[in-house]
Amino acid sequence: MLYATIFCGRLRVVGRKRFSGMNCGIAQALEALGDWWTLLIVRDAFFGARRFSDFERSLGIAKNVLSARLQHLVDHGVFELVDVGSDGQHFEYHLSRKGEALLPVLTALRDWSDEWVFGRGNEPVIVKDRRSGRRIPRLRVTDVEGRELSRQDLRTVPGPGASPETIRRLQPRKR
Amino acid sequence: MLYATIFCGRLRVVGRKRFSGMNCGIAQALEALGDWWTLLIVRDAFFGARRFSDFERSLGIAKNVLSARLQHLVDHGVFELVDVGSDGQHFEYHLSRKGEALLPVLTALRDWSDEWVFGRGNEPVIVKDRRSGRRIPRLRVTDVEGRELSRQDLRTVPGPGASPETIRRLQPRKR
DNA sequence: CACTTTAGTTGCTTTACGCAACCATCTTTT
DNA sequence: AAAAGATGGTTGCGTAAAGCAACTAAAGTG
Repeated sequence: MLYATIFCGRLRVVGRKRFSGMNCGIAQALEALGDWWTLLIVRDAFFGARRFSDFERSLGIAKNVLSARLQHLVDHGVFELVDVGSDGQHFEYHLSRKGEALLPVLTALRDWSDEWVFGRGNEPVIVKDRRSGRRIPRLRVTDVEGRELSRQDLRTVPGPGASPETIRRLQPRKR
Repeated sequence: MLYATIFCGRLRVVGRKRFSGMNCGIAQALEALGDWWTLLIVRDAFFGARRFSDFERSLGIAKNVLSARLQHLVDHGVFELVDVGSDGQHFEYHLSRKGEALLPVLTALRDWSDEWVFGRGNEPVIVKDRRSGRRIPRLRVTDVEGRELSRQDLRTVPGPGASPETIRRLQPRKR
């Protein structure tokens, strides 16, 4: 979604830049999810919201913004618009498999603020395994043996889909 | 950061709502990180960026916006402003422990778009364990025994810091 | 002492967001 | 059958945020 106008004979991108062209997974995720209310809408879908009015009530979001966000998420395949016309409702917004795959993203965000914003013992919500009733462990970045890793333990290298730009940027630096 | 004005005798909130008051970990994480460029700035910090110009060059972000975002992140304790005056530089923006704790968030976002945007085999960047040189496994939401869980396996309940609002919202529903 | 680099600030324009009003369709009530 | 309500939006308007370019202040460089 790049907004462009012709200006003095050259193509000029005006207004808000989008991340569409960036050769980076985080930027691409933000292209789909980075807008204002988007992740909260997805969160509510995980909690069971499906209809326009579910999201509206729960979030207190303006209708036009909600409409645009839902459309954006449908366009990006996070939601599927499901026709449930029989009982009077026309459509519901259901999480797709792509949308359900966002569970680790939401969990990581909640883990982070549980620890660093609210602090242990002040969590507003707790997520449990329905089967055992026990709290799920926080997400951990680990090596293949399951040892937790931190930033210093990692090395980022170009992958098969790397652009020349990305390869250049990932050259080892002096620092 | 709620902007308010007195309007016709009542308090009216104008402009963009913020998530400050929401009793939800995801909303609180977005309050700190949800602004436009914020997570990309953090990403670059993980890649080694420290100085104003590092971020500027890497992102192509407007200076005033970068300035505001860095200030916001310092205010929220994600970055620490470090005086490194000896070699001519005045300040650098270093990730705090709170900032380094965002590693799972960035990893979850990258995992997601590696799988659902680029697709396996087209990843632009790959993150490896520096010690073994092997790729780190993707993040998984699991039970205490390590079995992977999906949305249906989870139950969300009010925690010790739940507001009445939150408790009401997490009542079991009919669906 | 001029020139460059760094790290911003200021001013202006464009876009996004919040709010309220309106609307079309369907269902429920009278 | 007509009126009223619920649902799921769209349209129009005002304000705040984001983008761009120009400027600046301080420090380092030749």
